[in-house]
Amino acid sequence: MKTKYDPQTIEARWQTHWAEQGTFNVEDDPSQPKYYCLEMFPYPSGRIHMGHVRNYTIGDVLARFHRMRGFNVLHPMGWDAFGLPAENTAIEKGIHPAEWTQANIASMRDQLKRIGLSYDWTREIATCNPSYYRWNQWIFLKMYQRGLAYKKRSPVNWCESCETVLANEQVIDNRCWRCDSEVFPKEMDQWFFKITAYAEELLASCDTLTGWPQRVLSMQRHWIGKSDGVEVDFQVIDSPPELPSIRIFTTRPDTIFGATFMSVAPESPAVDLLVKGRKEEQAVHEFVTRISRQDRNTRTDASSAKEGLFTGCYARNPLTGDAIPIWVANFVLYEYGTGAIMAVPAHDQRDFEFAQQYGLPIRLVIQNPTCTLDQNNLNEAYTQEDGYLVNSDNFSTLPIKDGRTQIARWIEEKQHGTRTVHYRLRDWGVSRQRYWGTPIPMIICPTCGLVPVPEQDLPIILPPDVPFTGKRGSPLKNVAEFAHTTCPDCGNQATRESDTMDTFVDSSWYFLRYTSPHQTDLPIEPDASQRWMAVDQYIGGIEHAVLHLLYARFFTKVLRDLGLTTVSEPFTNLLTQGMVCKETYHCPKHGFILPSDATDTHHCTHCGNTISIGRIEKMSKSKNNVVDPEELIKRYGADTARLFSLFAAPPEKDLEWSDDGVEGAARFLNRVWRLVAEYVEILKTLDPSPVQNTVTEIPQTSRDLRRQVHHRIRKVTQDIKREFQFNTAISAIMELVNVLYAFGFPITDAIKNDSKTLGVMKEALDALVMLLSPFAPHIAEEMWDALGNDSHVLHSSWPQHDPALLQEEPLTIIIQINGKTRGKVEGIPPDWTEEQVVEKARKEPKMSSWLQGKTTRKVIYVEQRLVNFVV
RNA sequence: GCGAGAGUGGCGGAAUAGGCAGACGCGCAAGAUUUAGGAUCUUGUGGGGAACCGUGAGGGUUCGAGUCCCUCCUCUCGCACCA
Repeated sequence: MKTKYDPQTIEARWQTHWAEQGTFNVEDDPSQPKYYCLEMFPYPSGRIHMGHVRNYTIGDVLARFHRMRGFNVLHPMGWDAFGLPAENTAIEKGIHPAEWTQANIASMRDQLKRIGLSYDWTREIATCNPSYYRWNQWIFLKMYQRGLAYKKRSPVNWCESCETVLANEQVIDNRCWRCDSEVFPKEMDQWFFKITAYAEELLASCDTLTGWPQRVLSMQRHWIGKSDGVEVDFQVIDSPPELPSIRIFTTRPDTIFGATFMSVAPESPAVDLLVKGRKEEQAVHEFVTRISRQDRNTRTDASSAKEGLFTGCYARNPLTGDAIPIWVANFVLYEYGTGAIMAVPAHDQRDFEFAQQYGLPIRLVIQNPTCTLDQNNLNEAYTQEDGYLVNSDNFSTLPIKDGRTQIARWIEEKQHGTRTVHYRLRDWGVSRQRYWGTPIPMIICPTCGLVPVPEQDLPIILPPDVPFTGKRGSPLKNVAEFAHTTCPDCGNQATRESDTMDTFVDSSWYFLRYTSPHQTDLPIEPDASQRWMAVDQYIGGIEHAVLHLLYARFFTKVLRDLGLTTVSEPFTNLLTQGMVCKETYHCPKHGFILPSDATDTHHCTHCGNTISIGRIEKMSKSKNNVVDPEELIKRYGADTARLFSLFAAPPEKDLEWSDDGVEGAARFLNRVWRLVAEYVEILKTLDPSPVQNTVTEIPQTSRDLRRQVHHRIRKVTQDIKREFQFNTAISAIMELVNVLYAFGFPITDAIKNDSKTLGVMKEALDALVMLLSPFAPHIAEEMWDALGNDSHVLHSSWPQHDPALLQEEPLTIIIQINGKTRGKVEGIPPDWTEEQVVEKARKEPKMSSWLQGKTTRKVIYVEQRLVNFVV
């Protein structure tokens, strides 16, 4: 073993070795419990960033840890390889998306291998390969058969100048990100997945996801947005024949007696019918046009002003029988509920503001039991759930809850409406008018209509020769040999669907594909998914808290119903890791600048202006605060990069980058290396006595050392298992190294000549290397080898602490007076009784000044911890 | 506005179940080694002269509170007119 730690050589050696031996390839071994460890697969942008390093290192620690603990570990990696950047590159640089993507995958795969991640690369998948996306098509057809995929007209973001559809994130301030022209909503035929059919199950089974962070679950629940309520018809007075009544949705049937007007969404077709031929017609039309021109963000901003206009029509409140005016209001959403509401100004803040603004009546129907409200003198709507009904006919005096159920029942009995559940969740629009995605396997036949592609004709492969212009809509539409086909039903000329699928489809089931990545007659081999699913630990960014995770849950349930898996939820445990952040340097003239462009005195090297050291922000190119993993690894090695990113913060919290901290991690590995190197030679020549059989015969100091070692074994094991506290696990390893240095570095003659102590030291060093190995695997393998052990450290068994040894640990007992710490007694044998300990504490010299001349009223003894004298 | 989370040394962060606040690391200081620097090793490092005081602020429960309860402040994230 060399005296100098040389990470580059070591890491190259072990990475080659691992690759040659196929060390991480997993064979299904039913004799072991399975552990499926998965990190969110990356988009192959070409280069990895520190966020990837952090994400994948966290997963790698868990994978390696579980392997050593005797689990059969599945730890795969792949590529989320479809998507816009490849197509944009094709438009801008003329490189084919496939070529660009494959090149990026190749270089990123190399980078990942350079981190020493324990992936089974034989299971690698790339979603842009037909062998993968054909199964997107297969699943699509199954969903179509079951009515879970359907086509309907729906608005998209349309850029007139580029003649193309834009994703939401490509619309900046209502303008096209590439050509800066205005973006309009355009109605187009689009494919949807009926995720709403699973809304109730997706919501209900949130309760079963006990291994998920609460905030992710609450975001999911909110996104699904279930509300229980009632749909009620309000008869229109002197109605046009097409519109006898207006249906509203409310979650507060208990307040219907307080409905003093109605509000309809400007987009609602009811508006036209109401105002037709009235004197209000023109003004209302102008109002509607003006509102519909506003972009969605301004429109739905809660702080923007409420506006409305009277339609001239009245409806009858079914409970009071009163005629109430019908208004058009900008804040009523056409997409939600029925696009019309009853307005209860006394008990809804929005309606209250609206009523005040336009002088509409306010009628109190819920009374606050603790502080009587006066309907002529309200400052705001009373919306609390605590109260009883008033001014509500027979229902008056009922508590809110009872009023709600009784009025709802009454409405159903009198056939004024029905109890209904509404969800905020919309069906999932999967159509993309793009090239680089999965072609939707449908055919549009002039005589038969929409016809699914027969299963045996799959996959529908993307045509390779396509002009990429960024204009004239989907590129696939313009490829004649792709678009023109024959109808499978009638054999006549037909057109192929040119939409491709949203890339979220790809990532909604890839974790299932990993269980049988080479299966050719089904997307998933049911036995393999039975063996490996669900994912025991899923790790990724919080940015996917809603969409990806919701879609993946939805797909799992659909595939379950297709008989391809038996699990209902894909991810048992979810860890959302924090962002990697770094301080920013901001020059008033040059904006965010690189740290290297700032002088020591915080001046800009370009213009001399004083630089403000900005906030700690997520690493991004635009902030000029990124650290390139490749450079980091070149300089310090992968083990240091891994160790630092695990040590600097617990996984779920943001990690603040620190160059000094990286230096510290490197220093620590050097320190371990020197320690092991010091002992390797002597251990080779002297053949130390095995420690297990000599426990009682070893010297006290060695015995103490063993206890320290076993103490850390327990700590590290607990920290990894419980809550992924890698930072504290590493600090325990650091403590262990400090203990070993204090004990025997540099090595003394006394140690050298005592084979029993050397045996203890060997045990300690082996344990140290094993404990370190999930975090810094290359250096661990190298040292494991040098210490003369067989096989790999990865194939060794994770060390177990000896509980008997820890029980011998002498105790330190804290002495308190009236609850304040005033002293301590050390070295108390763990088997002492309460009397012995209290007596010893009382006699402690420092305590006499506290206890003298005072009566001890009470003594509180906490076993193994403290004695508290209450005087 | 609503929801979730967080406020601990100069810094990143520790503190099972209410029981030594500040583990570990960074930074800093001193010493050793060295021709010197770097590297390394050792020691010290919350504040205060001290008794003592210290976990965002104030109150409470308790023998004892960073931890539990109440009120408030600040920050971060998510949602944002969802009837």
